Amino acid sequence: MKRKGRIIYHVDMNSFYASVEMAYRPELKGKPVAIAGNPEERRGIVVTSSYEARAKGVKTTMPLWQAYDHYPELIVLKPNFDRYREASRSMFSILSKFTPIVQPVSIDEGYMDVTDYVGNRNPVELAKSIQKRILDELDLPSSIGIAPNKFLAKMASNMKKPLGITVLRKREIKDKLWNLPIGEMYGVGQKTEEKLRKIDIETIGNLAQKDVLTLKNLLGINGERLHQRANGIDDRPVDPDAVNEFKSIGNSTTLPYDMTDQTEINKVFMQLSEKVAARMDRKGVVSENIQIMIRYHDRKTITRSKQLTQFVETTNEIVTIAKQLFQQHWNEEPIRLLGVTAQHLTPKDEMAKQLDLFNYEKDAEKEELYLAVDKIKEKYGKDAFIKPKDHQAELNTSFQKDFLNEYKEK
DNA sequence: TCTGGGGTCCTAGGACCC
DNA sequence: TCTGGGGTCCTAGGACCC
Repeated sequence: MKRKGRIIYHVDMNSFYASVEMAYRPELKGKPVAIAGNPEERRGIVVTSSYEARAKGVKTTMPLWQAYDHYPELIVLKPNFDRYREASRSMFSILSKFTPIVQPVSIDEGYMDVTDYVGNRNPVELAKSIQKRILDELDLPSSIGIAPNKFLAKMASNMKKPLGITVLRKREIKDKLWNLPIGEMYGVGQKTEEKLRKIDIETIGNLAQKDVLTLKNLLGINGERLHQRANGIDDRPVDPDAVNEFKSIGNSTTLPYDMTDQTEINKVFMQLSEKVAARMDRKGVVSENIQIMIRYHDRKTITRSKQLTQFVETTNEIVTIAKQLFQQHWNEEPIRLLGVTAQHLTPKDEMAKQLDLFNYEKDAEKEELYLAVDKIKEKYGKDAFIKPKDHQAELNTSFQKDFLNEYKEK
């Protein structure tokens, strides 16, 4: 019996923020709309824009003034993140009505593994009904890629926008994937593209057919991975729990003007730390490592972090470490951006367990040591320890260590 | 006055231990 | 008397994605 492959969907919302605004204010439909951070400040950039705006040359990450240059009548809106999060929740809730195996990867896209849920339905028809439901209920357009794995599904969803549904089968890779320019491959950014073009890899097909060793030498483990992906190989499962496994929580801000004043800088650190602490509290996690980021006037950016011996969670704990790191590493040049990030996070309920385990291990170890110490004394007399300061120091000579090892083996 | 803010993963060197 | 190799942790930086 032939084992059937997986059926993975990648659902990608089309110009999400702009679409949410249009759903909210239908009079914006069909207009060139851009969402930009801080439209009233100089440093705003275009976060998303409607297809009408894109047609006028407006692009994501473009500085706002440049977007206006391209199209002076551009309608620019401030982002309403709460609104987008709410729309995102509704969208994922629709997806989860079709299968529990849904993995959100960002606010506006996610994977679904529908292998065991399509039943006798046609996967394309199922995708259509998902897309239609998101459109009918939320007034939001999406594109769906259908493929045997995540990578191909991701590439497929990108092929037809807006409101596209694209199937990318293994046997279609040569015709549909390999002709794409290498820069369009997911996982290939500017730097990797440059490196690959230098060895005459211009398309995904070129990459797929290159020998792995060359790629490994050029790009490390990533070269191997990209080669696999280009050949349509990707075993990563769709993991619904991945979204809850936070690795870091950070806040950063580009300052309204470059700063050198300590009092002002401290105020910023306080605000950032408050935000981080509040988000940690909401997620119920504590941190063991605080990192700060400083971007100078010339955009040179440094990060400095400190591994802690205790868990931290409050604004005060965080801001203290952040300021300390800042004092140690600031070169007194004007600062453009500051950031605070909590890393090495542990859920609070697990922390309790960890501490228990830690203490238990310590106690057990201590007990073992005391027993060993008694044995040593027994064997070599009570002067065996020259300086019996504490039970750890007592074992600092090799014969004592050997003795303990011997003892442990019994 | 060109270029935000949220992340993840990988690399590489040094310290330290066995 | 001079020196291996593996593993883990910590730190900093870089590439990439949305």
